[in-house]
Amino acid sequence: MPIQLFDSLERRLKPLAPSHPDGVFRFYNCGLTVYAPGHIGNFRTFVVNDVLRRLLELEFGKDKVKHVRNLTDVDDRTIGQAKKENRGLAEITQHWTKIFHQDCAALNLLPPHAEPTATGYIREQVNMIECLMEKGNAYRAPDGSVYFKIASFPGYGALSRIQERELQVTNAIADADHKDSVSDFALWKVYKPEEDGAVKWTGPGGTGEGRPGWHIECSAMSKSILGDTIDLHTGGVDLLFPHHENEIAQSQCCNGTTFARHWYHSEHLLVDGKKMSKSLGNYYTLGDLVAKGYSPMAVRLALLMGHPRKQLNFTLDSLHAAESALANLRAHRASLATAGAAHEAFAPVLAMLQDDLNTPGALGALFTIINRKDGEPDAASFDRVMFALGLDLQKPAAPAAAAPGAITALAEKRWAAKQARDFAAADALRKELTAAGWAMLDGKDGYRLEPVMKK
RNA sequence: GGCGCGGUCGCCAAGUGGUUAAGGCCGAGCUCUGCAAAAGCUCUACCGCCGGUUCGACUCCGGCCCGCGCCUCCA
Repeated sequence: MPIQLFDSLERRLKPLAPSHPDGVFRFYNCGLTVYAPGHIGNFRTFVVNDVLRRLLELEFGKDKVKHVRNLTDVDDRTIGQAKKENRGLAEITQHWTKIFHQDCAALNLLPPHAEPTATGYIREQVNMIECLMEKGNAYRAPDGSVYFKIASFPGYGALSRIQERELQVTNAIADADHKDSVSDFALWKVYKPEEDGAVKWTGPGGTGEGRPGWHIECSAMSKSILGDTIDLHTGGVDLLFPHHENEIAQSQCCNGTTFARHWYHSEHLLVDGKKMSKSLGNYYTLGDLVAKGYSPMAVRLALLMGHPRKQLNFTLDSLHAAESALANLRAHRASLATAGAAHEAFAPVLAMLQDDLNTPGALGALFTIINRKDGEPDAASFDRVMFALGLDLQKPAAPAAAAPGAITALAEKRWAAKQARDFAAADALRKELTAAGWAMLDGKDGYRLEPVMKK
């Protein structure tokens, strides 16, 4: 069964298939701007794309998928952050790239086959801008910046179905005086010493120094690494407009052919019913959650508990639920013989994923099959499903927090009382521990202490 | 104002024009266990409101209420 995925442009489910003769599926996923740690909303998108990547590998073969995910390392925010910290741009972006890679590894994201950066493709971006200027799709404004002329591309707005006149005019006025139309967007931004510091490159012919606008990087990197036409382009819904709309305009005007055959956008993550914001106190990075005692694998599972094309309300409760569910999966895996019969016991789970990436449906099917205790255990099929979901059951659960000395002492005392069969004393001590927020779990030859997880 | 999405069990969340509306978490009862935990068994919804279409709608259509997102550099 082919993978069916919703196409944001045509607004319907379409099967996914490679279009190039080499049979390699070309997949571009808009990545992170590296000026701060990624938040879990960013990671929702990347986890969803990772499941997609894994499904594509299962469908077409490991070497028949080319996955590109870029890093935006020059824009207003990265430059702003560097300036704020009085450090070099590269220093800032390399630091956050390193953190991003650590987070990705913790979440078990397969590394993309290429991870281009905007600064690594300046030449390609400049070439593309020159191409657009030559073709009459871009113009140099009086201030030296270069803008894309939206009026020159009749197809503009097809993806977002937004008309120029529908745009709320309030905040589009910023540098309108330089543009032919308020809706035109920057391809090349002229150098401004007071803002840009040392950040500048030689611009397209006939213009001065400066830096690329945001949108052109994806068009240029996609073209350079994957070719003029790619099979799938993805990102969060917020990129649909203007970013992806602008990419289509740039790429199709320059290349004269279809840019992406399929567009896919994952919805936003909400936290406690609202978009994350630091002022609401509902803004989480992976590090924040790990510090609270949750495991990255549980975060991954929690991010998969909602349909990717629906807003997902993330709460600490849901994360707690994921942690428990993960423990059940580990227990189930341990109960399976290593070499299971190959009868595809878990095939319905993959079928759910292949049907528009229905991750919650897949998880439902997974647990339904686990709960139904008839049928032969099938470790191979189970493992294939875990691979598709990217759930690494080998990764440790959240590390138990170390108990304070006073707690340890109480526990020792209780263990001794228990060994002496003084159950009254033992029970009293258990109560004390519970009151202090610690659960004492007795084993055959010893005990474990666990903090009682508070909601 | 424009565009789009959603309101299903305490929480999270699938799903279908018509047998018992998945699943996870939490909770409750029972079994087991000195106690607790783990494990096992069992239990918990008529699908925002009002109309319409239909033999039949939670599922289709219309209206309303509520929530959320995007509208030039936010995944």
